[in-house]
Amino acid sequence: MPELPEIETVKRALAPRLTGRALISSRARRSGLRHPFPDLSALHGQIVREVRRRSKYLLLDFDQGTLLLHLGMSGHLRWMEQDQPAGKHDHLDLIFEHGLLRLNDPRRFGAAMWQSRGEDHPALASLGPEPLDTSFDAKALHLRLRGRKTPIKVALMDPRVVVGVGNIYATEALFRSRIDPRKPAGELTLAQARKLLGHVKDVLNEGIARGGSTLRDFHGIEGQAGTFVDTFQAYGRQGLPCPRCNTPIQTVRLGGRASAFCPRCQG
DNA sequence: CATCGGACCTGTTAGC
DNA sequence: TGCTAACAGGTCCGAT
Repeated sequence: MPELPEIETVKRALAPRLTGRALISSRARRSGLRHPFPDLSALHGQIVREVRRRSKYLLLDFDQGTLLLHLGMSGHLRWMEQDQPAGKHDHLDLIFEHGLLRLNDPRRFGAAMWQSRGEDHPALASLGPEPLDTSFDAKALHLRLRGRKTPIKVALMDPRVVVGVGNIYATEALFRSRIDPRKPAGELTLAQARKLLGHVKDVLNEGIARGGSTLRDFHGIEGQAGTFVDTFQAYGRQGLPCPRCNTPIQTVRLGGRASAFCPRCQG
């Protein structure tokens, strides 16, 4: 799933529901996913103070610390007011006084981790800037790309450069910017970095406004599909005509990921 | 340090 | 129809 807009969608839906509410209990149906689940029993009866997002992590703040949730490649969270029988790949339930949050993740690349108050969890420690922070500007991006020979698409998806941008949003931002995804990152001019960052912010904001992108697994917490998929111009469109020039969209593998682009207008 | 390949998982689809 | 291989939204680790 789940890139920044999908996690932000979940965060915005959950914040008003969970803030100030007490976690009553929890249920784990396996010992963990990518990492072992933390023991949450000390949190039972504790109040969610804030719901935040950092990179692709959803953060639930308690007085004692923060619960980090990651949806990996195929995860989603579902809010239900009444308990329902668990289905396949329903791994973890957080039970509140007024409902239940259930984590489902077929491929099990997701995670639930604990960070005690005052600690800096290793998963968050080395993350780069948030792309939607106003302080992250073209100069900052250009500086972070300097000297790198790796393809710009790979650099854009590197969370040490900037967080939250996965395959879908990187592909779409590069298409809109008319930049070849194979171009060495360090060769972008400041003007190109400015254009690219503008489009990164645009696709992320549009993604959030549309409730994310639902390819298969991702859904909002009430089960809704995200409709940013309806705006895809390059992602998943191999062989179909470029919306700008009608040249067939091509795919190359960069950093092990399929990368769709227009060979004519992304020079 | 930067870069690359592979690993972690299951499910779906394309191709034979 | 049935089998197999390739591929999928994301990290993370070890080798070079």
